[in-house]
Amino acid sequence: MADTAGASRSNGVYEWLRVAIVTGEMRPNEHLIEADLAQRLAVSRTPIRESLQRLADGGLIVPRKRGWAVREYTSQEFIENSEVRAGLEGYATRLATMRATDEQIAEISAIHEHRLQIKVVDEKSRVDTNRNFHDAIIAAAQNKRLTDAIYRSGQFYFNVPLARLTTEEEMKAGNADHQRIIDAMIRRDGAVAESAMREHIMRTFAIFQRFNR
Amino acid sequence: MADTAGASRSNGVYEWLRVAIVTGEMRPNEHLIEADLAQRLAVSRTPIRESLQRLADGGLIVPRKRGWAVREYTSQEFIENSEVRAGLEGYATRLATMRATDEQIAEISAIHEHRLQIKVVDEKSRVDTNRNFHDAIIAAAQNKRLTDAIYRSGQFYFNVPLARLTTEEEMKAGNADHQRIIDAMIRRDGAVAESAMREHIMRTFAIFQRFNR
DNA sequence: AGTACCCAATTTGCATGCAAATTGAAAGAC
DNA sequence: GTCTTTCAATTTGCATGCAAATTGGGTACT
Repeated sequence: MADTAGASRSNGVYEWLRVAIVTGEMRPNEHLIEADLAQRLAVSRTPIRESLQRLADGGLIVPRKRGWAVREYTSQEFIENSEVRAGLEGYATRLATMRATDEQIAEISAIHEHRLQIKVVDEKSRVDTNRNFHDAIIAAAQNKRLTDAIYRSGQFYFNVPLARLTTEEEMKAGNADHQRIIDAMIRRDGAVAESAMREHIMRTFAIFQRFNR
Repeated sequence: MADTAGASRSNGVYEWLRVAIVTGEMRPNEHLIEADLAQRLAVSRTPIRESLQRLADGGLIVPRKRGWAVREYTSQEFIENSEVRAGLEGYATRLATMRATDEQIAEISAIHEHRLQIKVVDEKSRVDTNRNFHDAIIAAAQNKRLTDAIYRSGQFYFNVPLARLTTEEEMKAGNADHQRIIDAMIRRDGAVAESAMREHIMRTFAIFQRFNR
C-alpha cells in the first residue's frame, strides 16, 4: 500500500473505511452516503470524499450515478485476480530462489518445518505460519514494487473467509505444496519453484472460490 | 486505469495532471502548490486536492512536509518496476498462448510481419506496431485485472523517452525477440513464450535505463 | 561574521455553504 | 389499476473561509 502521508484526519477516515470494507463490516453492494459517513465518523464531508475517491481508485468501491457502493466481485473477477496473484507471487518465488542467501532459505525452511507441527484446529497458528512462509519468500525476492503489487492484490479478497474453512486434507495438501516449493528453492531451481508456487496459489484460491458470495 | 467516474471537473483535473507528469511536462521533483495549480486550471482547490491524493496513491507524486512533488525514480526502482512488468506480461503471454484462438494468433503474427517492414526512422509506425503487438498478446490472455495491472505498471516509466532512441540494431534485436515469442505461441509452447517475453522486456528496459534521469 | 530567535507570509487540512443533478413518490390522466 | 408527470427531498460537485502548521528571512545578539 503506497500510503499517501501521515496521520491526518483524512488518512484516518480512509483507513477506517478500508478496514470496514476488507473485513466485511460493510457488505458488498452496500450504498455509501457521504453525509451519513461524515456524521458517523464525526468529520466533515471533505475527508470522506477524499477517502472515497481513493478507495474507488483502489477498486474497493465503485461509482454509482449517485454515490458509491462497496464493490462486489463476480466469480470471474475472483479467478482473474487469483491469476494475477499467482503470476506475481510465482515470479517472486523465482526471484527469491535466485537471490535468497542460504540463511534466508534455511529460515524459510524452518518456518515450513514449524508449520508441519501445527494442528488444523489451531486456527491462529495455522494462519500465521502460512503467512510467514509466504512473506519470507516474497521478502527474499528483494523487489519492493513487486512486494507492494502482491499485497495489493490480496486486498481484493475481502469478504471471503479465507482462513476459516480449511479441512484436514486441505491443510495437508497445502503443506505438500509448501514442501515442493521449499525443496525447489533449496535446489536453487527457480523454474520449478515458480510453477509450484503458481499451482499452490491457484489450488488454494480454487478451494475458497466457493465462499465468494 | 480503474477510472473513478465520468467527466467531472475533478476527473478532468486529475487527467490533466496525470498527463502533465507522464509526458514530463512537469519534471521529477517539481514542487506542486495547490493554490497555483488551482489558478492555472481555473478551478478551486477542492478538485486539485482530490486529484493530488489520487496521484499520490498511484505513485506519481510523493508527499512533502508541505505540498507534493513529482516523483523521481531511482534506477533501483526502475529495475524493480521492469521486473514487475516482465513478470506480469510474461505471464499474460503464457495465458495468451494457452487461450488465444487460432485467429488471434494469426492476427498477432500478422502484426509482427507488418512490423518487420517498418524502418527505424519511421518513429510513429515503429512505436505503433510495437504497441499493437504487445496489446494483442495481452488482450488474448483474457484477463481484465491482469491487463489493468500491466498498463498500470507502464505509468511508472514517465519521463523516459522510451520510444525515441532506438538504433537499427536495437530494433532488429526487438524484432528477433518478437519472432521468438510468436513462434512459441504458434507452437502453443506457453513456457517458452513466457520466458521469451520476459527476456524481451528486461532487455528493452535495460536499454532505456540509461535515460532514466 | 556567524548564530539563534522570532514573526509575517505561505500553504495545507478541514468545515461549511450553495447550486446542480438525481431520485422517489404523490398526483393526475386514461 | 397502471402509466405519466411533476415536484420536493436527497445527495453530490465544487467554491470559499478560516485555523493550524510550516517556512523563510530579517533582526538582534555574541
